[in-house]
Amino acid sequence: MQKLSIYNTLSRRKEVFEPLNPPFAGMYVCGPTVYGDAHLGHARPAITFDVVFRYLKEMGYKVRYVRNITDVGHLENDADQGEDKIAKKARLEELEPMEIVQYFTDAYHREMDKLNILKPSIEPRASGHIPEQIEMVENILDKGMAYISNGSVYFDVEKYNASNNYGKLSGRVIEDLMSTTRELDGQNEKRNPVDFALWKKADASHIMRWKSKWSDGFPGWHLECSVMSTKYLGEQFDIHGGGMDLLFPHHECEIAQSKVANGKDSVKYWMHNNMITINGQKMGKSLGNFIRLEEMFAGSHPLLEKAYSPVTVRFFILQAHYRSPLDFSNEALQASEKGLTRLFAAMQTLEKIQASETSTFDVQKLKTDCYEALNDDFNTPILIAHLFDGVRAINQAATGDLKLNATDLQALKDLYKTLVLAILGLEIPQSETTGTGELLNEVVNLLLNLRVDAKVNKDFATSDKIRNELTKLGFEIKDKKDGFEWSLKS
RNA sequence: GGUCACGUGGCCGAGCGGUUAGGCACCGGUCUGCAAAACCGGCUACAGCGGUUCGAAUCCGCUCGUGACCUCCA
Repeated sequence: MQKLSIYNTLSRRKEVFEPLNPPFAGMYVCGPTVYGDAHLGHARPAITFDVVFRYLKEMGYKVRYVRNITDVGHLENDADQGEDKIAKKARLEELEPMEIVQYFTDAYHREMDKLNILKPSIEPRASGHIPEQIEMVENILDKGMAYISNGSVYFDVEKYNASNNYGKLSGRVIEDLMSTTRELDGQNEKRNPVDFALWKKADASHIMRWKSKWSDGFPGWHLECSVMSTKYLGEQFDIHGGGMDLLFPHHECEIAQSKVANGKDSVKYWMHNNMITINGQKMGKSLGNFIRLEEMFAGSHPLLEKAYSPVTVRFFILQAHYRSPLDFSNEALQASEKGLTRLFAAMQTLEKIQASETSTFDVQKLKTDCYEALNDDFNTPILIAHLFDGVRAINQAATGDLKLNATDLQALKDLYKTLVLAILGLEIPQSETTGTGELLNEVVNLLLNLRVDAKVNKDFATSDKIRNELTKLGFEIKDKKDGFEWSLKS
């Protein structure tokens, strides 16, 4: 089987994945800033890297997956000066900042669980790593790559760039950055507008603050990721992921900080997922198209025609490649929902197929195709396309138009279990006939048996009536040669 | 304004120089008392204009459109 290749943003090409210390693999992904509800934008990176995590484990690597919770500050870019998102929310709601953080962290976890996203190995919080962050600031100051200004500490980008390449990840050129920066009035603490904060002095109104030798303040946003990735994955690790919106400045700054602090480049493969749009528009609070995951699953947003289950959302996201933009619309979601139902139905059919003496279908070819897709930079849409080729084969096998011997049948079952359940993380909803109660089963069976009798007597008026009424109630009735099948639709 | 992506059939979405993507929808057909499901078949596109090439959705240029970022610390 050929090797896994990953598109590395750093080199802008696909590279064969070779971990630094096999069989171990380290992965760090930028998690949410917990100052608001989990929304659609959170789902994409979570699902993208969940599949990476699952596949690496499936390949046999011992993976440590670190995804942080940003619970320290970060100024609003468009709101009141000097106020950060969490502090502002806390003041408005008259709560402790950590109450806000706890509330939204719990909410985030709840939605991630619904999406069947595996928990990371470690989920560190920025607020729990203040001493380490202060240490890294000192380290960078000692190396002469930062300076103190009015109680804040800034990274000296120009100096760093003299011996390093600042902008190598995002493709920016420092001269351009300096020349395109707008003229800003206000605090001119920085030597150069391209410099970024490592430690920021808190003003009087700032309620999230920690003591340091420079000032009472808080760490610069970019710092937490450098610190926590180093702490839990080492000075060098394999994969760093996040959304494309984080490419610049966040990840660029991380590279610079870590390089200075650790004396070497810390990340081998940089992965970035693309963004989500809603009906072709970017998602934004002011545009009225900001959909929270809770609303998505309940169908309670005005733009939604119906509720979409978490597994549908997950499948929908996986039907596009993670590096392509993805547009959410009712039409597209419903198409995915139907396709997914068909996929799951085939998997249930697969369990009932009887083995033949011979095979007329190449299961190994299907398997190879599937893994080739996965190995080609996690190309889940291609993988899913192959899975649908298999669906056709399964259905043909069920009707006897295609044959599978015992070995191939088992191989096919294993393949779908591994790919669909373990790697793509798609869970078959348990609504079916099970879990609805024994009594209900018996009542429905009774009605359908009466219907069979009516059909035998050619009393089609009665048989149609039973079926139509049940359909109205949300049941799906399928006649079989030797009886019937029914299910309760969600 | 700058940098970087992207623009594919009714809708979504793969593709990265030559071969059917796939899903959904739609139209025929098989099966069925009629349905549903399933299967078979059909519809077969690549924003526009140039260029490179024996050959381009795929490479290059321009135009138009969309998106991300451009540090008053997401």
